[in-house]
Amino acid sequence: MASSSNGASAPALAPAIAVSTVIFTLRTCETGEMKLALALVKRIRKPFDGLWALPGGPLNIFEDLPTAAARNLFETTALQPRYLEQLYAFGNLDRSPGSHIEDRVVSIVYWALVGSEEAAEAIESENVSWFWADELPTLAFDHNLIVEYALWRLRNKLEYSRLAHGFLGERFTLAQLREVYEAVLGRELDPGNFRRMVESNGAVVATGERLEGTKHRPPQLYRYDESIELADHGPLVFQLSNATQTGEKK
Amino acid sequence: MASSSNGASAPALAPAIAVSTVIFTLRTCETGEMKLALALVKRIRKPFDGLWALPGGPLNIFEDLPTAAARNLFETTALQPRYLEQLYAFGNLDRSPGSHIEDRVVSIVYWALVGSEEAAEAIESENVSWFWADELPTLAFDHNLIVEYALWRLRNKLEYSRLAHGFLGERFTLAQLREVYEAVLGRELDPGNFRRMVESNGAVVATGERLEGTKHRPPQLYRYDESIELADHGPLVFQLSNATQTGEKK
DNA sequence: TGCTCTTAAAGTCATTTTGACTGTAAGATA
DNA sequence: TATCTTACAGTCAAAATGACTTTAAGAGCA
Repeated sequence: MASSSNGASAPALAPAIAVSTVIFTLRTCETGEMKLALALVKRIRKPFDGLWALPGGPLNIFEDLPTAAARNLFETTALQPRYLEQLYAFGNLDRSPGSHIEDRVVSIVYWALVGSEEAAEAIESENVSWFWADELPTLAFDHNLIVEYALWRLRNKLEYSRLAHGFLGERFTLAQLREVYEAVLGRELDPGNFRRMVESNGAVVATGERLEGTKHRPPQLYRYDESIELADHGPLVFQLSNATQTGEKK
Repeated sequence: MASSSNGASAPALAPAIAVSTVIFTLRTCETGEMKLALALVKRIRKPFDGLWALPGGPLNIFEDLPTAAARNLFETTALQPRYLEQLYAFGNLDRSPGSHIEDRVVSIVYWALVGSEEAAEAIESENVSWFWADELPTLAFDHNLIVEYALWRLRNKLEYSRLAHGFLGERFTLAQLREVYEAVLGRELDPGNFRRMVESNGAVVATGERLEGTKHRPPQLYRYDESIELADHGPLVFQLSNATQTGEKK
């Protein structure tokens, strides 16, 4: 960027840019509990043909990075992300073994959360499928490493932000919220302490309504305080929220 | 990445990739206290000509991302980074106002720490200079935002990692370590509590030696426990440590 | 109506962590 | 020897945390 390359006569050999997305959701597994899942696509081309991979594609010259991520999220799952954040740029020379250097691709990877309800109706085909985050097959390229890193970021961020909102609907009970935390963190949490934690940080407010029709004491319905950001991005908030809006067509 | 572009006949219009680096160090200011500083270069070309900017340049096709970052760090300051980490990929369409879309550049930005002692002898010229992190001029492109984000990440990470090591020599006193923390965080810390914090997390060990020649009680010299990583990158540790080594020519 | 089952929601308690502060030790300097 | 400065150790109360108990409020059923 310090030197933009116009005026440079020769079309110099340059790495290409691709954007990929790790798409997370929560799904109910056989045993009835929520588990973290992610969307993968089956490759139908030369490098790693037949293996599963993260959805992605080349970055269009007129397309913002988060827009590209939201677009390929939509193209693979027909969903809009509830949350979208840049993960990392992967550019190692050896990430596509056997390829020529001229075909080098730097992948800018995003990670996204989609709501459980929406995800249940997301398209699924022979070439697009959900996988449990803890039971992944061997993926194409360095995608196993990428997913591992995305999981690490998700788990870390959950602890000090409102990320769980990305999985839930507008209104939810504390038990549902806790279930999200338990699914992502992979361990059980004490209901009492969880309530205290959630109430003290103030990001969640009681609506006064209760969830009726349960076969036990009806729980309070809560909602997130909209005035509080979904996650702390420091000075990048505008850029990111802008991006998410671009992805959402509502 | 899902589709590598060889075989695609037309040399499609694609964004270029640049790598830039936010280079931090600590310097002693007029009042004698340590302050955070960063290295900037003056632009001598069309967009934003004359303004200060982050050092950076186009990504070479045969060059790893961190290698490119370490290289342009070396080219501007003649220094090796003590610490080098990817910050973010900036790719907004409007980050170089007035430029044509064909000249679009996506910048993958790294941030680096260099030791105070080395930085003192770093090259400085009419076009390369150190600036106090809290007194920056208006920078080219979106570089003010980038620096702000880098500062935010540095301050956040300091609290739960060994980052201060990046500024210090092999051996140091707890007062020096605390001074680094105070400079980065921009506030004073209680010496007693700081000692307790540092000793309890175990990343720092006493050497038994003492710093002689002070005009008061000689303080213990400490060193970092080498078996503990400089910072927690989750699953990316190998990639990153690999990268830093590539940058260091020792 | 009264009993039981289940989960919501509030409360208890001991341990750990944190911030503010005090006291003592060990050198240099006058 | 007195004093100054900083290293380093210790105290204490408030806050946070983890494990646990108690009570409330519904549904279902005899």
